[in-house]
Amino acid sequence: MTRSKARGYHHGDLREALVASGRKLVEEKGIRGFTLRECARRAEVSHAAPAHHFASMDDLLAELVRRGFAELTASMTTEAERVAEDEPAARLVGLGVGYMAFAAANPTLFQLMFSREANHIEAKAGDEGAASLRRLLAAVLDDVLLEASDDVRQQAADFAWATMHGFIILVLEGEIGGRDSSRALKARGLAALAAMAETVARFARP
Amino acid sequence: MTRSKARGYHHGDLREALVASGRKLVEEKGIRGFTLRECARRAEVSHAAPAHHFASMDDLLAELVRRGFAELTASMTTEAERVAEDEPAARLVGLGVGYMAFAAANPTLFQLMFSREANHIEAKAGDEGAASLRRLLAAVLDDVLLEASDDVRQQAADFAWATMHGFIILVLEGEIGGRDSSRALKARGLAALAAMAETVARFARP
DNA sequence: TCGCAATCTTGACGTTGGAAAGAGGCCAAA
DNA sequence: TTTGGCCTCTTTCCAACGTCAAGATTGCGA
Repeated sequence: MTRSKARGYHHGDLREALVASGRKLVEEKGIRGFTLRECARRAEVSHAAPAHHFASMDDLLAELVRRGFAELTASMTTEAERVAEDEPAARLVGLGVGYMAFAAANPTLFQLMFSREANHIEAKAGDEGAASLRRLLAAVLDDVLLEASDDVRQQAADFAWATMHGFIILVLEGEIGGRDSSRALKARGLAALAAMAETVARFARP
Repeated sequence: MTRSKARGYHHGDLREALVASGRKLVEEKGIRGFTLRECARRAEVSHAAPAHHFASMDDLLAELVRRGFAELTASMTTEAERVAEDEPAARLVGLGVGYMAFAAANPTLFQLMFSREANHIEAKAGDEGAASLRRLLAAVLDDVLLEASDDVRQQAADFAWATMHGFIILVLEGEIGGRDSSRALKARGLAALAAMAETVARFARP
């Protein structure tokens, strides 16, 4: 789709171009620095062109969030599937690795996905994505917990999600491992995930 | 300080008034909806008046973050001190309760304190606050871990902070306990904190 | 081939953060 | 007490923003 300089009046695939430039822009300028006009500029299009593809700026951000959740769950699935089926605890750790890998690769988008703004703005945008993430987590947890009560299942899910989310957020924020090497940071992350998985496993046999 | 309508050309304590209205505004409108001019409006002052007290909008936000961290650690300390000295694990849970209580009472400010924007914008603003929070956590953890290696101490601190942070963030985001009652939510939070404290205690004896 | 609807541009409006310049008031030095 | 200086606040202006309305251009189906 390498549009050369010679494009006509019509862009061809402006919607995708806006999503692409928007995604870069979010990471470059941050959530508050994000600008619809700059997005249009990078797609080499007038400032009002986006209106025909996204009703508002929040609409574009909502699309970014939607795709972010899809990629996040994909990343989790990929990592979990590198582990044998009969090692459920390790699969749980894999889920966490995929979670953190996506967040580390897309720090600002990740924050946007879980930001208070997003929740209000996109209404149902992130909800579907979050729901499928929840299902994925529940499925893997099922193999760890076997026959546990619903209460325990819920507690385990809360705990697992909270640990992996909290850890990577604090890392992205510089609160954890401020000047650690990338290697050392990964080790710290794995340690946290291992402790989490062990605790979850303990939920199964009280 | 109840300024009546009859104030002269000078405000008297504009700085504090801006901090106060700014804080309300953040919670009302969210981070992206925050506006310096609206802040000034609420302090009944012209839109350029804030410039003499805060170099920029980010400067005002930085001050909000600074005070937020002070209050956060205060809330944690208060809750921890309700627990007897000789129950270190319970004190750790108390820390988490204080943490979550502040976050629940100031959801948007809390997000701002840990937002990617904040980190870049305020540079050192949140750093001091975060450092004292880290010290507080380390002190309480010391009583749980007794003579553990520095590595274990670090892992325990990572884990404890990650769990309480992740849980409350996911709650504020509606990802955990979307339609639970406040009571039920607190129970889920306490369960997560208890699991965290137990895990940390296990760090002490491997 | 023609006409229409979708796409894109241009221009405008109200709002924002910030800079510049002037008005007003407080306080310390004389 | 007067006066000068400095801090505070206001007014005015600017570029940039999101959004809306109108017009230009184009591709596509009838």
